[in-house]
Amino acid sequence: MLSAACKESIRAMIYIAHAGGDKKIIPVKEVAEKLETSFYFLAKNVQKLVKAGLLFSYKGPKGGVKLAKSPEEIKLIDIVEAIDGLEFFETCLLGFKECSDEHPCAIHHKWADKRKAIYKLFSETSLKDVVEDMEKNCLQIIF
Amino acid sequence: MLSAACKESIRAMIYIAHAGGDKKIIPVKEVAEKLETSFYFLAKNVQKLVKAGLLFSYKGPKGGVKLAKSPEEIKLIDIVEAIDGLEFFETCLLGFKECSDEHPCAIHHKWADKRKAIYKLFSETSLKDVVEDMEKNCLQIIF
DNA sequence: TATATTTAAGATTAAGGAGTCTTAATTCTT
DNA sequence: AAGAATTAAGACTCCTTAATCTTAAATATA
Ligand code: SF4
Ligand code: SF4
Repeated sequence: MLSAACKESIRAMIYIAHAGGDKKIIPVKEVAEKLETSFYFLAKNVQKLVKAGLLFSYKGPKGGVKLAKSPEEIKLIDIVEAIDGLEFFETCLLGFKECSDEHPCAIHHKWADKRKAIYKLFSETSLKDVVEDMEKNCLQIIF
Repeated sequence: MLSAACKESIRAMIYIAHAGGDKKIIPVKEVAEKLETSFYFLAKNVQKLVKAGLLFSYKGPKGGVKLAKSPEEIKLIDIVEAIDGLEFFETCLLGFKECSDEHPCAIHHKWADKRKAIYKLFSETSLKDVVEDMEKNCLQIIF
């Protein structure tokens, strides 16, 4: 459902929120090392997050990125939208061309319910929620 | 969430169930024409459905495919499993490596709920359900 | 039996996304 | 001012999946 780039971006945002919040500047290189991933690939996705207004970036020595808003203002859906887009929440499950709410198939309404529930979950869950929870429960696993 | 091949396979199964059920043999060529899709691509996926035991196939003139079971016995999840596999229902949403039910992150349990609900929907919805509903509501759109 | 029709299977090509690299721009430090 | 560090941007390669083609196998029909 979420692309590899999107999952990694979420993990990156979690790390940035954890390590720097919207105060401290964190170099992308540090994030890549902590997440044990490719700097190049991560940097590409971070650029998108900057363009989407979720991160501020700073060049030069002591440069890096930090959250553009407070952790509770950044919802998971914002990251998903920036990297993967919202197509998942908008397209027909079965791929018919001209179906719509007016001509629903057997699965349409039920599927729409599930999709909405997921959208709601992503819209209601903030970086703060995730970070706080992970700091309690499973931080050592990731960082 | 579902690959293009999977969506098309579901549409194909709907057509086969509608036009032939588990009685009449339908040529794949006819299915491709009705769905306005590539015969080659569809034939590839149909092969998987045959191997998965969802379709019987018959070579030669008057050959084609028909459902291997009654429409109510074939669930959408069977088609998804045959084409895309069940990875979607088994993997971590955020892509962490070593997380588990024992070390759940903030979103784990909520996400697991949503995923289970979708799995349930796919497991409970049979081809018969979809076909009957579409025959009532929006058949003209597809066939 | 010969021919036409249809699926099976594998090879091939095309497209898109994942992942990497190179160069440019910016800015801190000396 | 010079050099080092860091992100920005675009080009590039690689891999997976989508899509197509070719040949083989099976079978109905004449
Ligand atoms: S009614 Fe069914 S086929 Fe039509 S758009 Fe909704 S899910 Fe898709
Ligand atoms: S706890 Fe969170 S990070 Fe861990 S497997 Fe579940 S969803 Fe993924």
